[in-house]
Amino acid sequence: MECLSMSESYPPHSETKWQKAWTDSGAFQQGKRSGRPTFYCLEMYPYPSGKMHMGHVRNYTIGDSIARYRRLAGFDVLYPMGFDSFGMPAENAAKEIGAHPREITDGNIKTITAQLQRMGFSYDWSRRIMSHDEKYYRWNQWFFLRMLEQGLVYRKHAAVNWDPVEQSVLANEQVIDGKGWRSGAVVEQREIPQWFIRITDYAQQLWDGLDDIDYPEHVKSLQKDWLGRSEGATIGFAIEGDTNSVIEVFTTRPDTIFGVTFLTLAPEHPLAEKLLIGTEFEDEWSSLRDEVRVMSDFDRGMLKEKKGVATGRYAIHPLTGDKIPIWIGNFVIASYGTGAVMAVPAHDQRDFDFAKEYEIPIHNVLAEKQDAEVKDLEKAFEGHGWMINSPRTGFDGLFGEDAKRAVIDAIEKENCGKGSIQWKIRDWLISRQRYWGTPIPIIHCESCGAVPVPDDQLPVKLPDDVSFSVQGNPLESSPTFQEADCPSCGKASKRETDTMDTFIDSSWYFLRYTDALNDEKCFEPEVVNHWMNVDFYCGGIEHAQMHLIYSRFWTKALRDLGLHDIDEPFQSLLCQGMVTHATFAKEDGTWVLPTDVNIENGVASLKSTGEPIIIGRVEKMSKSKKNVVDPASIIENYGADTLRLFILFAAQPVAEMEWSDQGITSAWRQLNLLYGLPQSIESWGTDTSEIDAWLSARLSQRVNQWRELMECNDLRGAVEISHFEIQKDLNWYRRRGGNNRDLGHSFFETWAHLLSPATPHLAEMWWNGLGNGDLLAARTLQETGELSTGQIAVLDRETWIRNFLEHARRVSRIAEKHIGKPPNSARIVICEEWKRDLAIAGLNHIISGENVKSFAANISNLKLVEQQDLGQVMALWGKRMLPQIFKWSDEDRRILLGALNEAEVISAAKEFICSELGLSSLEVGIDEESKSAMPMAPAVIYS
RNA sequence: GCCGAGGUACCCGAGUGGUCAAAGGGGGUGGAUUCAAGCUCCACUGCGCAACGCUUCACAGGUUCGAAUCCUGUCCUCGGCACCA
Repeated sequence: MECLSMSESYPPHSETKWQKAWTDSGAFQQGKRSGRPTFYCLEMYPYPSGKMHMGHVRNYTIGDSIARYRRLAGFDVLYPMGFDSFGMPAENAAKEIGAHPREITDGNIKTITAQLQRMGFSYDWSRRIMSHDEKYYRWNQWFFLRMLEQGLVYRKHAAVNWDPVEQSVLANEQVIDGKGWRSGAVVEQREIPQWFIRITDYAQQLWDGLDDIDYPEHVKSLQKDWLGRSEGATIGFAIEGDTNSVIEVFTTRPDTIFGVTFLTLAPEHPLAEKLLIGTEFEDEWSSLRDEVRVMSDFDRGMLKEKKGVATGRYAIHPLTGDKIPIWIGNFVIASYGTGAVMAVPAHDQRDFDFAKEYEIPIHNVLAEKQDAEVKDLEKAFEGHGWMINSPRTGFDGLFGEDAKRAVIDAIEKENCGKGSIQWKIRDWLISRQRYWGTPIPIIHCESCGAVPVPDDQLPVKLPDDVSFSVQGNPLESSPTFQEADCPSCGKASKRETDTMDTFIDSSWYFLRYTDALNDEKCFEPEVVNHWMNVDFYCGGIEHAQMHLIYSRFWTKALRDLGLHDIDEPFQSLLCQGMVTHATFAKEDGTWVLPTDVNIENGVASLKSTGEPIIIGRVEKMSKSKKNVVDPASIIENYGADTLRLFILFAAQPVAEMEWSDQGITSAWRQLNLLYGLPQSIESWGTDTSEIDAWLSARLSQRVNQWRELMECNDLRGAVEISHFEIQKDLNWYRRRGGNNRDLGHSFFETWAHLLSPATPHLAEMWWNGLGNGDLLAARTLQETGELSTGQIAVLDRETWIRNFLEHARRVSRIAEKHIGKPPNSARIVICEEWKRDLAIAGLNHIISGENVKSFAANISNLKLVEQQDLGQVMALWGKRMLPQIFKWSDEDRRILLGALNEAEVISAAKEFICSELGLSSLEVGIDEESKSAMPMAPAVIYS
């Protein structure tokens, strides 16, 4: 039996004993348990850096509380953990220290696993996944081959984003502001053959799916930004003197078609060459093209100067037959839409500027206001308007969507275009010129081309005979890896040395977890269908675009390969907020760890030398700014449960959380207070009293409140109930004379369950200390059900007393000033019956849904008016009752409308009230002595 | 410029028409307990006051019997997108 004693403080080091007990009992392993609903709780698996940091701790504390709650609530919970262990940092470290990425990774995994276990997270470690395990990555290769068969994977010689620091290409999404997302290096454009996945085929599904999943609004908005859906029309313009070619343009504003005065092509547009070779404009065009070719899309976006080159050629307007000049523009992006734009200077500012610069006509075809006079434009009018100046009948006067529709109808009818949708998202470039990733299973044969590695030769393993001191891809340094025979013709060939983007690893690991030990298949369809989709997914907002889009895509792609039936991987997503901390710096600007700083009266100095320290902004904890707190030292000093309690109570899961040392000590204090509580019942007696019924009812009420909060992931609110409010309830019980040991025992047993999601070690210590031999973690908590009317009455009565005391105390403080000494006795005057009747009539009036204003008219018909002066009643209603009637809570209303007798309650609690107010005597009266007495608020006359 | 999230008391933070002078925590003040400190418990923590008043939830208006909450406008903070046709 655990030794619980009030004098002893919470023992952080015995937490490991319970961790071992959980592991030994297999409490967190799950399987198909018949009759239990499933719950899949998941956190984004981490990259195994050397140490667990506070961000991890927060993320997993949230997930663990949810998982533990669901187990308690009777679910079969899948809660696995693993490591996203492929990737650049290990390879870079290998280059630096001359080790192998595998050794570094395995070492890190060992360290961080021990730290995660020390936090008491309830993972089923038997399902652990590691991306760099060939048993895992072989399936990346297998999927790649299936997608290749489906035409979902293709190879293209393309200009791509090259990160000169990582020595590898990057996907579009991995280029932020023209820089590599990890290295921060300015990205260059290179032309190399690369592997792509056709994620664009799924753009519409990825867009539509957002309606069916429960993601935070800002994440949905981020994803929509990335997908970049534009609705409009693709329109073909014939070229004068060239019947074989058509210039296709995409526009979101078909309603401006009659305002087109020129076309602009991207410099790399295939037709540009055809139109310009051999013309006087050729040189100008080719230099513009060369200039633009080396720029990323981002740099093009940054172009200040809009440059154009005329072609001397004309296109034919499909609806009017007008001749319109064709230009080349440096701002047109070849890879978006069709790489050609119909330019409408009157209604697009960029075209307007261009037209002014090159003296191209501007045709105003949309009126800003209906029937307004049309003037020359000083700038483009880009809003929706009424069509005007249409050279064809049937268009003028149409507005907005109607106008667009009418134009699309016309071009469709005349076979020169159609309504269409364009996307900003591009195909996913997955080739990386790096070692520490999944080898792409392709063999390049001189005669057969790129040949897939046959399934029975999978996995293509990463070779060990590589050197990490070479420039470029270490895979190319392997003497054995590249040599392979062509699977098709048998000729000596070369293996592909690109590896896959590591986002592929994280795009399906959640599927693998469900059937993690399957050696035959990536997973059994029935098993995936049984568990998926993930009911609660928790991770950082930084993955809102890449990981969360790729995973959604991959899930749909595998579904279409017939591997499972799931449409969306994550039903509900929670992005936990950042953990922040003040930054500290020396005067020369070098960052200093918080633990090295002493703060007194807001002035900071370095502990070691006393030199002054500047307190900087509160920012996200980061190694580079050194504003970090190492979880390990907190666990060592205060235990995992203190850290968990602090994290859950300091802020809502989605909110930013500022680290505070005071917060930790305050959590520690509360934990210690709770720790000793069960022991205290040993000094209780066996008396039963009326307050016993209250404690039981209160606990049931608390359990219900707590469950409700846990159901909607309001962990902070739930912890407030389980770790603070119930303790105060217990105090009240004791204050009111409660002293029943048996009741206390069952009270603590139930309460222990509520403690367990947030502070599982403490909960087990309680459970054990109360004489139970089993593990709390393996138990479920039955639903309490709704409170009975009897229980509600008991609770209401006590609420009334508490409210009354609060009211009486307030009056007492003022009375004291008048009497000149603390009051010694009090007369409590309950309001007259008619006031109560009036209140009840008024309440019933508004409860029935009537407007409160109409009640005054009913007053003269009330029975109470027979005894009372109507004027007095009306005055009370207007002045005091009307404002008050809405201030009564549901509880108050119930009490008021119910059978509670105020005088009787006071009399029954007379002694208690006297001692609380420090009075020697108390009497209760119902008369007209005090006009101020109101229902629920008796007058208190002190003397 | 566009989109999204916000602005609540000394601090953190809950609160989306009346239960709000506004939960909870921290900090502060007073009291009880203690030889004492810590812990714990109780009370107070906008102003006024023998209750019924006044002022307050970024700012300014509006709707309503009633607004922290709804509407309009303004200011500010954070995040994302941005010559995407």
